[in-house]
Amino acid sequence: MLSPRVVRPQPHDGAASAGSSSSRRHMVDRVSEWELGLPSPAELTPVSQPLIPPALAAAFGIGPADALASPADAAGFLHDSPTSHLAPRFDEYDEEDEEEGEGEDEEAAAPGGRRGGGKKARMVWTPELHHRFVEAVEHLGEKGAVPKAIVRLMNVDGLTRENVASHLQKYRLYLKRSSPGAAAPSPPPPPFFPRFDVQRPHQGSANRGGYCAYPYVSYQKLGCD
DNA sequence: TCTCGAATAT
DNA sequence: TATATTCGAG
Repeated sequence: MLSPRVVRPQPHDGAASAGSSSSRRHMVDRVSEWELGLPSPAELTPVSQPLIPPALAAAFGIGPADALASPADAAGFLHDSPTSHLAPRFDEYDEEDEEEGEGEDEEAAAPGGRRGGGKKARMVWTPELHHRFVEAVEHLGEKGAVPKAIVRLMNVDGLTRENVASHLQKYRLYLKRSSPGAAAPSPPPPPFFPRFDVQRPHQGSANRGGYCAYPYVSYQKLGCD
């Protein structure tokens, strides 16, 4: 599933299939460029795995604090691997849920993100993951960007069609609000991730093939500007 | 039967 | 507000 296979766009009548041969070549170049950023199977982090970043764990005194040798290392957790930024995270179980007495709190999230027989663990769309999502949407085009295709193109372990469908719904609403054709002049919509700046990678960047996506306070310090 | 997308729930 | 779930339609 997670082999770095070449995912070609589906032949559909959308924008992606239209255009001249040069634009098609351009698109292929873009796809190739995009594919370079895809994780290898070994690099993917299953969503079933606890994903508290070392820096966060250290900050809250969880786990081995000596995992971080320096502030730079602390920041480095975000791009330790090209795909560490891609793994969906799940919020901690709500206390409210525990009150139901199903004894699920000791169960790890199942590979699909579903806790034993209960509700799905809540997935967190990190800016990096969202960025990957947006790229998939843009790549697939307006008509091709359906949950199933997006999931396949994103190629993120554990990410479900339902996850993507839900996120896509929100994303479309966001686009709708921010479209220039929107009725009546209105203040610009807030960024999709108000608390984060997400930057595309650039040549020579320290982060290997991934995206610089940090809480906006810190990313500039990390040379990702 | 599967998938989509909007509506609704949490 | 973000994400999950439901539900009707294609």
